[in-house]
Amino acid sequence: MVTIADVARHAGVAPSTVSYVLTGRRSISSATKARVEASVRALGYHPHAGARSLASNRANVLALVLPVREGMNMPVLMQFVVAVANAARRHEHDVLLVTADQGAAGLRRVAGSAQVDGLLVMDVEMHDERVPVLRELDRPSVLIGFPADAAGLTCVDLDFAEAGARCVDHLADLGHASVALVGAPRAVYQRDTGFAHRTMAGFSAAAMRRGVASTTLPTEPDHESVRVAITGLLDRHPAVTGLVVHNEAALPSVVEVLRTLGRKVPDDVAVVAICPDDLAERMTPPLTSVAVPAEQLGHHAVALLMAKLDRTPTPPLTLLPPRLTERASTAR
DNA sequence: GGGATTTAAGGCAGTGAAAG
DNA sequence: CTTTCACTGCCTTAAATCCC
Repeated sequence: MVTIADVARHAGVAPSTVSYVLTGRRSISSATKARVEASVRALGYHPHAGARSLASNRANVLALVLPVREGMNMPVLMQFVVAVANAARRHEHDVLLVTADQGAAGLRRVAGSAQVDGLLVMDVEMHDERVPVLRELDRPSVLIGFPADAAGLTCVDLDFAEAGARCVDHLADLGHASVALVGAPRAVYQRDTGFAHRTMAGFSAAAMRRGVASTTLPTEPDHESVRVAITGLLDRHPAVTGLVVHNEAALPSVVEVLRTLGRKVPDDVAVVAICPDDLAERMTPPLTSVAVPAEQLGHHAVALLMAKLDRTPTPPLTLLPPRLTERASTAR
């Protein structure tokens, strides 16, 4: 294995000089720097990660804590994972994906063993058992999502309450007087997951405010469940002419079921989705949607965590404002 | 004097030898 | 057999030194 000593010998300098060239923490003459860099390339040197973290007390690894649970939509989660990994890489960090460990034990393990410098935590519940642990840990953390009590934490999220409200406002503006929220699977609400809870609250409050009749139904994503749910909904509430769908996996089935029921979109039923833009654009017809900006959220979360690692003060809660894009599913 | 470079210490976990 | 202790690994960093 090529070590920093080999590079130093090859370049005719001290090991510490190589280190300073590599980290850029001290000024090095351009001639020396060029020689060292040439030696690094010539020998194919890569710093030994273990030794580096031993000496610097930095692992250059971030934990992405993402318990994979019932009712989660993998394609959307992957957008977050990719965004986080790419952003971390731009800050010279790698990502340790923590999925298997349930709750607090997993946090303690990766933080306590100095495997990671900081933690990004996803799928945050309103009363999340991991939150008190995060406050205790000696490693900084950023939550994508936020619990009921976010005191002392750094959180970033889409403003899902406002997202739910924007959907209702859009439908109300178009003259719809009765709307329904086709929500996440029941298990997601039972866990009291923050984003699902807030979307529903924002949806209901806006409907009340606008004097629009509203109903909500948690929905399992498989086609048959969607068929039963939508059919039942339109039977019980024949006046419903607007659907807000906050369930990416169910989205194709919702559109398909409406078609088989002979309900034209948007003429008979208007549909607004809360989902990533690419998904809304791919549907037939393309759906009006409030974007779930996975890329942006992931980047933002990493930037906040980097700031905390540098001991730069960070805002406790960053809520991205929802952006609604009109497409064919709600045309006037 | 001041920028460039080197020296030396030390970070943590594990290993093997010596001492008990 | 258990305990102790020096030492290794690879790197970073504060302090010391070099040299124009």
